Amino acid sequence: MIDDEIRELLDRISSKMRRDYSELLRELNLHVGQDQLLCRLWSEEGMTQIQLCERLKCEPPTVTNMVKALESQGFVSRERDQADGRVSRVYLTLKGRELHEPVAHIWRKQQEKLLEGILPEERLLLRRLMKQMAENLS
Amino acid sequence: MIDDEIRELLDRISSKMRRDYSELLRELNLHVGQDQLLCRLWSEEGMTQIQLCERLKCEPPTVTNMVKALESQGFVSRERDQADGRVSRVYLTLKGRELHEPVAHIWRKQQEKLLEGILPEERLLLRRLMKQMAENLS
DNA sequence: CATTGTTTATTAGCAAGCTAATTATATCAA
DNA sequence: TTGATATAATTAGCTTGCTAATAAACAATG
Repeated sequence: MIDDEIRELLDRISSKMRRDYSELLRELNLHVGQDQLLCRLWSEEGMTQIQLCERLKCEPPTVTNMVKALESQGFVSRERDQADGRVSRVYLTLKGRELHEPVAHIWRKQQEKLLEGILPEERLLLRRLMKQMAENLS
Repeated sequence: MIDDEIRELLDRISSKMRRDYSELLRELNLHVGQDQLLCRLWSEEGMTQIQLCERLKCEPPTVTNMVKALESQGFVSRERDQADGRVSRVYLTLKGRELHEPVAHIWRKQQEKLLEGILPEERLLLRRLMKQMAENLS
């Protein structure tokens, strides 16, 4: 019964979070998920699409489509690798780099909202339990 | 930093859960999310699509599409309401009713996996914190 | 009773994410 | 060097989920 509720709550929280992000990101001309891809590039440019797949834990076609969309918006650019003609590397444009701050702001705002009224000790415990759950699934 | 991790963990857990469900439900010829719609009908048949929207917290076109898909698979049927010609009510077929047990089994299995190694007291606390988060977002 | 507004559902069209199938390049082995 | 195999990316086609626009039935108001 409790377990059932936890599963349902997880579902409710994550889908609401997704909706909220979707709405907030729209003002930056981003779709939900694209912020995650950009985030990887902010910490390491020139990643191959396969590397992005691994980091984002999604399938190659998803990355192909997202990169294509981000490229047409002028946030990233693609270049064929010199050494290996199969791989294409993804780079940020200036416009893409400039999104870092506004996106980080959205993240912070949403995090604060999510964790309101939860004490620091509770947050530590919550993180531990969620780490456990994440491990259980992988 | 902790808050950031919690947000990331939430994302990781929910997307992994979704993928796992997707895979498990495929064996029943269901897509992820369709189990949720069926679940509402298992507890109350003949719901209107607007009611389903409210329960599932999604938009009308989403329900239209899901019901259409479930109908073409023979899991539900639709009937125009006698009193109000605008509303269409959704009913389970025998085939749809028979899915209850196998789907419930998938849920139980996945819940157990998710919460492995987490003590009963911890589960109680986890539920409380997640309830808080769910409220914070709504 | 006709007009105006509201509610229910649908259609069109988009992106995320998937699987399956395909293309193109590399690599390895005979 | 050729032939088989592996890897990177793409395309096609699907469902979920969304928004915007539309259709259809009902309600209310003059």
